[in-house]
Amino acid sequence: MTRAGDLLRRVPFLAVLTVTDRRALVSAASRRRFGRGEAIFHKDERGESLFIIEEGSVRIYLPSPQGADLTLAVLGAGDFFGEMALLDGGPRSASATALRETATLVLGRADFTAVLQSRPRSAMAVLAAVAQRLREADEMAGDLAFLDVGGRVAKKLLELAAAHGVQRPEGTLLELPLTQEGLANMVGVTRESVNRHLSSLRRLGVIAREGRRFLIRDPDGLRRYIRYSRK
Amino acid sequence: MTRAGDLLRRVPFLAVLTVTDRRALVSAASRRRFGRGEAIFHKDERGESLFIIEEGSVRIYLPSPQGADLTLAVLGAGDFFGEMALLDGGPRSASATALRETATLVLGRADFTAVLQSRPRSAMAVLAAVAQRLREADEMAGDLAFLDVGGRVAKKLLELAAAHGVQRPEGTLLELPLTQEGLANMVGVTRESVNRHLSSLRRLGVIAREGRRFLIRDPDGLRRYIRYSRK
DNA sequence: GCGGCGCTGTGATCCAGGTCACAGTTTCGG
DNA sequence: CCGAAACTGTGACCTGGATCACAGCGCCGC
Repeated sequence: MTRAGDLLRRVPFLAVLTVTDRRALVSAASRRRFGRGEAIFHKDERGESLFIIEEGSVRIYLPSPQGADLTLAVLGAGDFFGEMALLDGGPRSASATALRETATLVLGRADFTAVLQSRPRSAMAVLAAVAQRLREADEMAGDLAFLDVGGRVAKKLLELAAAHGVQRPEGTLLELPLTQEGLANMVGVTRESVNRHLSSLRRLGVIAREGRRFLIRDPDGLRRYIRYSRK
Repeated sequence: MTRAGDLLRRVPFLAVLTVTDRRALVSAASRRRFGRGEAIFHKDERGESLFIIEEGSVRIYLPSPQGADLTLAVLGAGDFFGEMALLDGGPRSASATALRETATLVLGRADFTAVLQSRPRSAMAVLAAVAQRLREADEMAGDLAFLDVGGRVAKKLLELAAAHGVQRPEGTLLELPLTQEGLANMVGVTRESVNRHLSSLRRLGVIAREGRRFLIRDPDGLRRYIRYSRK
């Protein structure tokens, strides 16, 4: 368990504050815990708070009217979310649920806005973070438009490897345990399709299963599997 | 032709500045004109400038390796673009070309950053704009994942109507002349598919062609045409 | 005012991937 | 340690949309 101060120094827009400012902000904030699978907020609700993850992990997703939804991001300790509704005044643009027991620091609109207004560097850091997310969202749209299912699966595995991979002699092991359903929701396809492509990749010797996690034996194999087949 | 000052007051992050600040910024900026079809910048280039459209219109898009690309936005007078590379320091995340003769005001990184740092309200306005764009990008990803081609076409027509529609006794006329190819690039499908759905909508009496523009006779018909068929 | 080029409209074909339906296999709570 | 519930793996089938291939049409430039 990290001391709160240490963790907060890893949050970009808080890192640029002085220790005093940061302490003041933390004491203005409240704390909330969420159990595994618990909803944090739903798309289209009004939102008045920003969440900073102290411990745990959170899935941000667009619910589909037809059930299966699209996962936009999986966030962990040090990440923040829920800022959009605060920044542009709109409703929640996506839903958020805790993937496991999760502790958050909750900042109200007024406190958040106050920091941004009075600490330019903090505002710049948030700006950079939001720009980064916009970049990723655009890329996701591009992938949905240009890549076939196999390509999207392969690309997502590479991304996950970059984000949560651990080097092993036999290859890169994806820390986070991930079901095929979960992966399907990340690339916007059915579980069955994901399964078929994973099987095919396994047959090629590119990946392997290690309990509930993936082992990537041959990243280049994955890269080659990304075909811009569509249009 | 609008006076430059008037126009700039319509740019959110400049609107909050004092007249003096705004003048200073304008004199720091340079001007560039682009001809119809001319490229403004390409995805993956390094980018050091922000563009503000004084007159004309600009298409922002993701080029596809296979030719057909995905249009992310069509911007007009008073809109700005190219800010992302400045905010997060990454390369251009998309390409931009002028759709017709276009005049822009170009702001370098240093000047832009300086305003943001010294004018909190300006930074907040940019933050709101970027958040808004992120919202739209996420929605686009959702549409690509959840809607079939017909639904995407219908939804896009409604959006265009909201943005560029003019009320007429017979319905809403879309100002901007738009080819089927153009529409296809906005929804990430082939021109032929768009054609078939437009034909079908025309047969239903929901839309009609008026030269090179669309007339929307029955917006509710369009809304009903949006089926969350996929997953 | 006419020739051509860029649009529109549509048919024929094909196949990736969705849907449905199970059977086998892990995993985890009690 | 056992049974239910959740996950994985695959076959059969069907369909939306991509692809290819033209035939009109109309607008624009010379």
